[in-house]
Amino acid sequence: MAGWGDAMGTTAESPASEGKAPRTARGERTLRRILDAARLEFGERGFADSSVSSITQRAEVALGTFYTYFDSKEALFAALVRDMSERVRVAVAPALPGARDALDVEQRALGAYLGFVKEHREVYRIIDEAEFVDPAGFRAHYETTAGRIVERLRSGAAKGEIRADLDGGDAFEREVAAWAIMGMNVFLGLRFGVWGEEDGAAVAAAANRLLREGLAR
Amino acid sequence: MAGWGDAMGTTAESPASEGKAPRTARGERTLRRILDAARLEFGERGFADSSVSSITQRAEVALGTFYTYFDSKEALFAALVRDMSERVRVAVAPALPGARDALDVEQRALGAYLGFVKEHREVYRIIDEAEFVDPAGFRAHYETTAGRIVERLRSGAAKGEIRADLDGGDAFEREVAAWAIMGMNVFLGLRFGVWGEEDGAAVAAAANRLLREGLAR
DNA sequence: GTGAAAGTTGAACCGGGTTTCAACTTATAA
DNA sequence: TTATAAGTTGAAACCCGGTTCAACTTTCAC
Repeated sequence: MAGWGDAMGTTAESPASEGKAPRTARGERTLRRILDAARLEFGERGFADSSVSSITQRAEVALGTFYTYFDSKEALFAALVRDMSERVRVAVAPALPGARDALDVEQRALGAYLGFVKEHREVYRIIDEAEFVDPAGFRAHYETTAGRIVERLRSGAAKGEIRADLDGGDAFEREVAAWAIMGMNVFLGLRFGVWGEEDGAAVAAAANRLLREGLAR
Repeated sequence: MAGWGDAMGTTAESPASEGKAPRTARGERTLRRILDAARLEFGERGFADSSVSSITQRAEVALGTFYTYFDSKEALFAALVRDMSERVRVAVAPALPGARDALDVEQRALGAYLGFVKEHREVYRIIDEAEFVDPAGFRAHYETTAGRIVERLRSGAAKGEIRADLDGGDAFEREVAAWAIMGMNVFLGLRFGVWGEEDGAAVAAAANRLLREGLAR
């Protein structure tokens, strides 16, 4: 369920539009029903084919209620993107502790991500569509995700577990590697999580061989 | 300009909707103006915020003319996706011959792709948005692109230039590697081509080190 | 040169979805 | 208990852009 009120990480503010946060337990419930309905609706039909009216029907609230919590359909989508971004983080993070080394961290991250995508294709779709509906949210999601990978690379290199040139002051090399890894993960998620039904662990293992040793013979 | 009447590769049919191909030189010109205007319009404003009317204004033809060549706004977008997919191929292909080895092929491919993206952000955008506007076209684009990479890996492995396990009957390993490479390229294109202004060659070189030797120290 | 086919035009039709709002109900605090 | 704030309702106003079409112009084969 991943409540937005949990500790640290990102903002703990309500997903509602500015100045429209619920002030009551009832309001809180209603807001959540709208968000849940919207996640399913946007995931199934995409932004354009989803209507505020169908979302409120699904949430079993009146059309007008929607505007108590959101300024517009776009604002709802943007709120959802923030929420989904956080869900991905929460789904992947717990899989990392206990890894043998920095490369194993990456394998676990990909494995967990693939499992999550398979279970929640809507989330994948919503984040992808954010590129057009909520560009700022889209960019924020990928920049913070890349930031986390950069941090993992730095710490792995510091421990001598991966190439030393990723440790020093060469931020560029790290940035490229992080975005490469992220792109790899996202596309494998599309191909083997959203479209295919292949075993996520096998995909993660194959990808990790690539990441570990490269392609050279 | 990459005409669609050129030899081999994909279908040589006109981008117009079924049964609406121009039969005259004049018609051909008009169709092309609409396609060019649409490419810019969709690239700048995205599908939802582009209107048929603004596209025809930009193309300097009447609104109704549009429907001589396309069944709908969606059909135009789909035609454009096929066209853009082909443009990417045509932009990258000529950079590959002359490479030292299979890894160098990949570096050149990425370098050329980054250069192209920087010059034509609209194309990147249109293909990305196809995930929602023309899912079949989107999928076709990435599956054929992945297919090309798979083929390069196979031939490189056969020549002994890259890991032998990518040569044999293990299609799965190849498929994963191809999608990983493609995802890497696309995301580097987004980060360093669409958003950033970094030198494409430097990015391609850094990414190629990753691909060649991996991350292990 | 001429007539049929191809292409062009833009006003008007049309439907659907977002957003507003004033009346109404429920919760809360004094 | 009661007054005030919070929340809910759904009909209707509002907006906008996709699509149609009948009249008109240009092209081209003969």
